[in-house]
Amino acid sequence: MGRARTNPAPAAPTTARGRRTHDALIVAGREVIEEHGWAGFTPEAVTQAAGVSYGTFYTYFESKDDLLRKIVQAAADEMITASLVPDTLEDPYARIVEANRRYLAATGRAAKVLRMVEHGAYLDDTLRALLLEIREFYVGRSAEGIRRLQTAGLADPDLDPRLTAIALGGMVEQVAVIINELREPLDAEKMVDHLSRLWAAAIGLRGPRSS
Amino acid sequence: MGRARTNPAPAAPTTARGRRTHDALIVAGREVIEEHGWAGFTPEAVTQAAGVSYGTFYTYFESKDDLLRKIVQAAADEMITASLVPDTLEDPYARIVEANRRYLAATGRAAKVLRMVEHGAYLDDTLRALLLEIREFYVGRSAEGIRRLQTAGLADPDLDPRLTAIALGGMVEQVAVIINELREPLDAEKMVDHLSRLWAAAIGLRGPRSS
Amino acid sequence: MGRARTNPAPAAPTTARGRRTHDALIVAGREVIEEHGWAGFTPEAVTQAAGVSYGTFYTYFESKDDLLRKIVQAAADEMITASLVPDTLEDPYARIVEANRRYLAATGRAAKVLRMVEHGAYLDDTLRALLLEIREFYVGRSAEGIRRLQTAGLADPDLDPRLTAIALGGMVEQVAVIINELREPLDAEKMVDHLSRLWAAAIGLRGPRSS
Amino acid sequence: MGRARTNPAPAAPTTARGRRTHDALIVAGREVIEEHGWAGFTPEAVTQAAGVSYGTFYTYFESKDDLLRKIVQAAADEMITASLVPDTLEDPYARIVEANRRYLAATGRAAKVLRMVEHGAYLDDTLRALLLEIREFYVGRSAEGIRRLQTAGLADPDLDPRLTAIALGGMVEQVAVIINELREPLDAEKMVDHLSRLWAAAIGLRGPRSS
DNA sequence: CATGAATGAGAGTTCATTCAT
DNA sequence: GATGAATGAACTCTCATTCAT
Repeated sequence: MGRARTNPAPAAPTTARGRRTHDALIVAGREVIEEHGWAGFTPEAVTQAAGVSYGTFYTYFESKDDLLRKIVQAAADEMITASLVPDTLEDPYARIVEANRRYLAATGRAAKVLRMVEHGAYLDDTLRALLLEIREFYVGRSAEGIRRLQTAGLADPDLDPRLTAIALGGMVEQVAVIINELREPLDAEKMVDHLSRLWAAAIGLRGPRSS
Repeated sequence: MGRARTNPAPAAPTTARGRRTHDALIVAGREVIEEHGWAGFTPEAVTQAAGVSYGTFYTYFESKDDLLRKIVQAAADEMITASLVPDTLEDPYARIVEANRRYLAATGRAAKVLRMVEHGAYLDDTLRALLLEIREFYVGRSAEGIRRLQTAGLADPDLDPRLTAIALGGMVEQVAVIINELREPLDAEKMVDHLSRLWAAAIGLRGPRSS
Repeated sequence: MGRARTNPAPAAPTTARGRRTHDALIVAGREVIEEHGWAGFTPEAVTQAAGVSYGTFYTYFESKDDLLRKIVQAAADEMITASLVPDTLEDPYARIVEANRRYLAATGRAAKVLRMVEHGAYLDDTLRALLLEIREFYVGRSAEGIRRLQTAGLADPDLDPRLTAIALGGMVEQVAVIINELREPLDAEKMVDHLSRLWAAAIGLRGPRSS
Repeated sequence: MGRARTNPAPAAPTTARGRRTHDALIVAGREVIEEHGWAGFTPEAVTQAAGVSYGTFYTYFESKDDLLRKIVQAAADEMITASLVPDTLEDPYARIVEANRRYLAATGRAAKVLRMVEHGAYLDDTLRALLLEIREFYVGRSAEGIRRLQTAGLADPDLDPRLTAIALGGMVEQVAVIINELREPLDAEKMVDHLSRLWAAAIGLRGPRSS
């Protein structure tokens, strides 16, 4: 981490073959980090998993950290794409349910990668910025949703939207990690239901849910 | 070679001087891991921080992992001790506030250590067991509290106490980490208030809180 | 930590350059152990002797023990190949002389390596098995020869062939070590003559020798 | 081995208690080297086995090598004492039998120690001198015996007494090692008988043996 | 004298990165 | 561009020896 760069910055691959190898390394890197954790994430392991030679690594990536950043970027893009709740869904509670379902179901794997990588962020500014950016995306979006509900008189107006978003987002993230990483045997859909009810109750959501 | 003997299991120090050095190493180890993260946690760094020579490390600890486990154990004991809410406090909401205040205030530093160590648990069974045990302490205690409130008719009886405890505990833990590790500038007491309100609302706490 | 992966079992070198380095390390290792003994046999010494960098050692060998085993294997192969007495030599006494000559002359250097390594065998099962296998080769072959002479009425039929082979083999081995290791200034060919006469007399060899 | 001495040469113990500790360390050292081999022979292991504190080691011995030399000296004295065949035994063959029996039975354990120590002698002049002295004792005595038999017309006069002594002594030593160290399950008395017959036949012993 | 903590040079091993082919 | 051998600094751990108590 944070060592002086001495490598020629590898250019983006120009040939189709190059593109394939480049992508294969990102995919393989992600698999390695998921299966063998941080300590198993070595250029050698990655290149072996990708079926290319050791030296090829540095054809495409400046350093191990460089690959790591790209893996995180890819995981983040995937998470964010997968977690967009369509605007057509209007009922607030249904939106909460859908957001939680997507977070847990579609992004669990990516979330696991992010958590494994978190401590690496301690030393790498770029990585830390990336992770903060991802968190900000979720927090900002949630806060915005809460603010809208407050304006519409559907949620407790005393809550600070941002603090609330951080707390409830943390709740969902933590549960996602426990499900995906520590393998406490929890039924996902049941958790979605629970999380949604807790979330809704926490912000004092009023309306359709009233059942 | 050198397989003839395993590491001579270091006995507990018998002299006062030994005890001092032993404790100094645990303290130093904890500081190192807090300040420089997992990657900076080396026997060399720890002994330097403790002001003793390299070899002394192995006078007291079987291995780097051994010290790590002891640091985690100490952090866990500290957290658990600090977070016990006195029985004299009877009002349910006040208990929630107090529990959150203690978790955030008194245990933040320890929680940071635990989070830094989490990925190491990926490889070390003892460590993983320790972390699970700590989590179980909090989850079990929270679940019990929720169950009591349900029985007393003060909380939503439809909630699964354990799932709820995991989710809300995750919420508090995550916030504690964000405050202590990622240094989002959040006012602790304000967070305590918020978390408590969210927690109470989430479980549908009825009664005295109404103020 | 770092238990995630065991040493990546180094594959056999694929390029000519790799093969050269690999072989150079085995040769250098043998020289080091001959010249500086067990205590001087370090990866650093070996790589320096081979003119390569420290890390290269582990490109080709899993560990120091791994190289040691390969050195022993090579020495054993060499000894055994060099000590095969051609079947065309039929006279029993001449066969004894030839066997002794070959053992002393052709195998002394290898025998020295084996003796230096012997105490390492105390700890390494593979190594101990290898040494026993080598001893068994010599003992078995000698015992077989003695048995044949007994059947032909040329040797004392009361002797247990195996015990005799162990004892007389020990005699030759010990003399080989003294000549090669402890450098008692003994004339090799004179020793061959003596050993052969002692051996022949010991088993009561009758016939052509009587001259 | 062979490092510069920086220690105050420990004086011979003056008190009875000192003598006891000193001797206990030699005994313990010998046990350790027999049981755990060269690699297990550490001051720590020795002091533990002797039931004294670590530091006490250097009260009595200048260094590890110093103790080693004293162990070897003690083992050698023991061997030599135990292997003296009484002059009252006059029959040459009976003397051979008795010498072999004593060597195998009474000195096997000591011989094992010497063999384990042999490779240490590679670097330590004092030790090498000691071992050579021991060998010389046996070789010299055997050679003398052979010479006497030759003079008396009882043994093959063509044999060089010294070469013969080295060879036959090697035979017995090697068998002793195999019995004691490598644990080939051999019956000791049977080996004594065999070795004696081989020895007698090898030197062409004539006379009383004729049975 | 005895004790056991302290020392630090050195061993074996790993691995991110470079480089010759 | 791909290959895989080469590099060496850094890491964890050991142990003979010293020294304060």
